[in-house]
Amino acid sequence: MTSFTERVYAAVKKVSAGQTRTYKEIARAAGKPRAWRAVGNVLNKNRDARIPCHRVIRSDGTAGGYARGTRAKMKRLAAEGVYVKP
DNA sequence: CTAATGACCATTA
DNA sequence: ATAATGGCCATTA
Repeated sequence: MTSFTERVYAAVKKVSAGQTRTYKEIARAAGKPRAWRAVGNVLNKNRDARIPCHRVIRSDGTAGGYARGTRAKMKRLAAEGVYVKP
């Protein structure tokens, strides 16, 4: 399948530990620079632990949302040495 | 096909 | 600082 969802997964998988990408960047990497909204939707529905969806943050530098709670997301990022705006 | 949803973005007040 | 507004797009029912 070469659906948008698949490309988003692939793009997120490429992000290494300690790095972060914005939803916009992921959308651009997926070939749809204006689909940041849909990217959030995809990651929200995604439950695959192989996909580091917690490394995807908002353009403002804030953590953004997370299925298990924004708290958990920030905690995870902090554990990788990444600081996000409160 | 339509309508609704949302882990967004940027601007404005 | 917060709140509201308009725009934007794939997925799902």
